Amino acid sequence: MSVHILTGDAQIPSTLQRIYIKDLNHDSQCTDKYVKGTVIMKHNLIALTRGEDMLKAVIEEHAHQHAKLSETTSINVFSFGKLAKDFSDKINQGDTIVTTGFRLGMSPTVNKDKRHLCQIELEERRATIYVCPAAFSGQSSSVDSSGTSEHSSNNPKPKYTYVPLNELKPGEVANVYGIVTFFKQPFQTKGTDYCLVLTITDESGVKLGCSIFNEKLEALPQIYKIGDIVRFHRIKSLLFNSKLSGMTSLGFSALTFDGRVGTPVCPRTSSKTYHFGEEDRRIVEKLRQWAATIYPNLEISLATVQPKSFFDLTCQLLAKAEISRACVLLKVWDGTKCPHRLLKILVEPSAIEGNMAAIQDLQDLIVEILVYDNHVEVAKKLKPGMYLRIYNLHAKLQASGTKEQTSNECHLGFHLHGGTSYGRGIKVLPEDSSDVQELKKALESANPEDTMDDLTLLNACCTSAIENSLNAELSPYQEDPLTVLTCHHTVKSDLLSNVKNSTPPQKFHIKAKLKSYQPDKLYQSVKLYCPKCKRVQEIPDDETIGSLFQEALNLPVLSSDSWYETFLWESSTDVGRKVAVHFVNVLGSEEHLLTLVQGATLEEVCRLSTKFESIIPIKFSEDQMTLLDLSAPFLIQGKKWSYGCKHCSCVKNIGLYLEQEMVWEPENTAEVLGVELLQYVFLMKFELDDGTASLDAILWEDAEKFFQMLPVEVMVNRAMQEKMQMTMATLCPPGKHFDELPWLEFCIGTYTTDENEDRSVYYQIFDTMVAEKL
DNA sequence: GATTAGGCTTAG
Repeated sequence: MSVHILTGDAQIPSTLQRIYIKDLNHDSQCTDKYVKGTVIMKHNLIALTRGEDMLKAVIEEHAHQHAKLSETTSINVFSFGKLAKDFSDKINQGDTIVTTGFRLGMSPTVNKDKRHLCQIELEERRATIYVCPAAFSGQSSSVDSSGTSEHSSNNPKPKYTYVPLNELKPGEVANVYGIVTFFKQPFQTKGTDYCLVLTITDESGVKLGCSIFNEKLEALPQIYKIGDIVRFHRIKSLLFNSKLSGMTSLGFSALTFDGRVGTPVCPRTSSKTYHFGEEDRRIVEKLRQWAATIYPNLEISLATVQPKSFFDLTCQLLAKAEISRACVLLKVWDGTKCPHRLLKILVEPSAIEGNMAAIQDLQDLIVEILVYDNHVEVAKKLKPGMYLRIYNLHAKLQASGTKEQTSNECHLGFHLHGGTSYGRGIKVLPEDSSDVQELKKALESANPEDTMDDLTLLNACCTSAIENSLNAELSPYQEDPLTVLTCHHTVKSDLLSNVKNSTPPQKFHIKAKLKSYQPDKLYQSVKLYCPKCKRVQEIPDDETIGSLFQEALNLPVLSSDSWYETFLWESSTDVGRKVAVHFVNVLGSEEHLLTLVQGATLEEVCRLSTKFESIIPIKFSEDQMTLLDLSAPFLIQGKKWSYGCKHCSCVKNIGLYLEQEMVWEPENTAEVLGVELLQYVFLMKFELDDGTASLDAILWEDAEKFFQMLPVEVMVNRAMQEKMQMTMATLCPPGKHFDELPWLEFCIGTYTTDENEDRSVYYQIFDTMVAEKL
């Protein structure tokens, strides 16, 4: 057998049991046992007279809690043949070794060296040595004796080092933290990717211009504003125009944080898994403190905007209108009142898309923004209700052309000019961002309540007796709602009959009962979704996956290569079947370790997945390393299994890409394998009824928000499954008559799709979430 | 499989 270099004893085959050095005696049954100890002495390789090499070493066991002082914990170890040579080459004093397949002999030197009565003899044919080098164990001359699996978790080691921006060297790849001092909205390059251009700085004062590339727009770092903090892993420094600049390198990943002191330290990232510990939190807080001194809060609102200035505005879109091919009008508010005389743009009411009631209601608080040229495309996709940040908005004093506003009087107009200089652009902010949370508070407190009452009265006059009776029934729930609307509209709820008679696309608030929902087995509501081809599919069941592993069992198990360490063993269930485990990046830190498994059943892979963090099931086909059929997970991380799209993936000769040292996150692993990663999503159908009509609405794009859970969590976490079950049982109690069902509030959108020729209308639930108390 | 970009106000 041979010497294997490991990064932790989690990699020792689970079939082996530890035997402590004190318990060894010449009668010891040593099959399936291993001894673990630290090399405290290593002699030179010597050639025996029969031409074989031999090496003597001494290993010592770290005293464990039950050991008595008198017990011998060090023992002589003799290795022979090629193993002796390997021991000499690969193992150093201070390394921790685990050895199995050994033989015990009586030690002839026990009286002299006072070590163990026995000695361990390792022969090439039978013995295997696993080495955890001192550099990994973090221990030079002692090793834990706590069993086989807690080793690494008990010894957290720094995962990453961060280089100050003034210490970056051209050509090197490094990890950095920085504060964003400039950024442009991401754009499509002339190449294959999207690009985010930004500049960061840190306490060293050095500024680094960075170009971040990714073929997926949504995978680029999410920067909301100047002052945001970024953490970049594996950014490459390059000289450009004799200045250092940063660029994405292989395995690049990013986290982004709000840069303001006091806001939650909550990373934004497209990575599903990332490491973020106390040390990171400390760095972010420190950078925030520093940034606060050099970049004081310069947030400008409509109340504080200076004429003839450029500024960034966080606001909510209430309505929009296309003025021309190169110009769109946006009506927005931020809850503050602009003290200046404002320019009014005359638009045909029929051309306005948005909530007309809200526009009427809030007119003093609304400003109009003209958006030009390249921004028109973005503006057209915006929907009233969205929260926006508009960058480099120009507050311009100008003479008005309308009759009411005489030309000798100047009015303030807001323009988003064409081009992207100074980061000019529009970004839709997600609801959970702290900027939007703050904006919502401002909007709520600014919403004039008397106007609300007027609006309610106005609506009430027009509503039918049915709705009045609904409201009477609703009252107990209004104080204690089971669902909460997260959008900001001031309109009263509409009836489902009106919703059904409306022309799509539109958004409505409704109050209705959940009569039934599908699928009734809740775990089936988690599906796999391909963001590329938009297909939704069921998660393959264990039987299907099991049979794919079974098929691959018949293939020959191979083989060694220089970039991984192979461990072969015979299956305990099928005599003669070999299972191969190839460890990649054993010399790197634990998160870079990748385990390739070949010739194992699903059950065996599941067992391995309790020991090894990232497993890729592989097979060898036509001498190339490749994945199993893509109905099987391509990456197994504990209970979290990642799947690829059969239609959109183009699996490469994967052996060429797996040896790189990277953190094996589903996203970047999929990328190097040529796999189009499927996302876990919720998809449900709710049958809603308010007495005036009934309709089926899907819960899809906003489903995570609705449940405040991630689909992948529901897949792997029993508590989450129970929580979801309870939520549904509260919203739609089983066995109840319609009259007994609770009233619920929903925001639903109506739409048609281009695919269906009959233009039938679909309903989808948006901006609604279950109340926190559920 | 490399390449993409590499900031620095519209002119309505």
